[in-house]
Amino acid sequence: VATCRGSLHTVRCVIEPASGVPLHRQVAAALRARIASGEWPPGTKLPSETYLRQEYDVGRGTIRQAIAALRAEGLLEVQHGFGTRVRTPGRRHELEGPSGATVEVRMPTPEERVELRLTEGVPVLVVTSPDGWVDVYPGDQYRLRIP
Amino acid sequence: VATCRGSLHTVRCVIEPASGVPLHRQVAAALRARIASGEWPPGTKLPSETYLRQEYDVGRGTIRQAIAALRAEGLLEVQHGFGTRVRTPGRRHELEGPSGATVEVRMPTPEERVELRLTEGVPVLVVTSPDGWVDVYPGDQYRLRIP
DNA sequence: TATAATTTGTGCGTATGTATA
DNA sequence: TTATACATACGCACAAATTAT
Repeated sequence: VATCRGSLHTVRCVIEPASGVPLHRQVAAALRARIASGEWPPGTKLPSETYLRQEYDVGRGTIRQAIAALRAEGLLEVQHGFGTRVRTPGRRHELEGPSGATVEVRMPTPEERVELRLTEGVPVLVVTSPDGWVDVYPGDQYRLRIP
Repeated sequence: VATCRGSLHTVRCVIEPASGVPLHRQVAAALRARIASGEWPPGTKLPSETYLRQEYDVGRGTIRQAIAALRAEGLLEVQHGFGTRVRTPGRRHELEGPSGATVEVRMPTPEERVELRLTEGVPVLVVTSPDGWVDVYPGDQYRLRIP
């Protein structure tokens, strides 16, 4: 049983190996809670994998699995050689929906991820105009307004 | 160098350890190509991890990393003791955008994933009406029509 | 500029558990 | 029940990017 104290918030981080719940899910839930509670506000750099590994007393792979889950949710951002940060919600530009257009959502292809500089866990907005023109927008930077 | 032949298509699946490109990315690209080429149409069950491990001559973890990437893209669907299938694009219901509403996109929370029965790699449509009411839709089953 | 320390990425191995057929 | 297939969890070693010295 570990108690994780922030400057303002205290979150109980209990990892119970015998509970039947996979360890990496318990760790993911714990990290998610520490983010949601405000202990780690957007932009905060998380402790290193090595530190977290010791804090929760699990293998490094388990920590990485937990972090991978939160990356896929768009909660965390990882930079090689630097560390892991809580993702800051970007400003959403208003997007005026072209009349008669259809809007779909999906995850980007690897090419789109490079082109639009998308981090993990960020979907795309696909706007198809009546004339057949297709526009793809980063899902974390745009908000669509219905006229 | 391995040549992968389907009934109609032939895709060259070259995994080059010394190329500098991570193995799991090369495998992911190879699998993606076999899906895109039509060798594995939607609904097709992929060979087992053990089989793929031998075909590409890599560790099982490498195969799992590659498959995880394609799951995050919404291309593959995995069922625990059964196998891995190419995801079938669901029928998209037309959704009439409420006038004055705003639409945002993001990945679902774990709770939403359970509630909406979402598989990995499926984002959600968040529709906020002018009166403040918020609706969340599975991103793979809906298409928004702009009036 | 160069070196070292830190941190994440890659890749493999093993063992065991759980779901499905 | 048995066999197959994916899931979990640990360990190790080395590579690559970043930061600090």
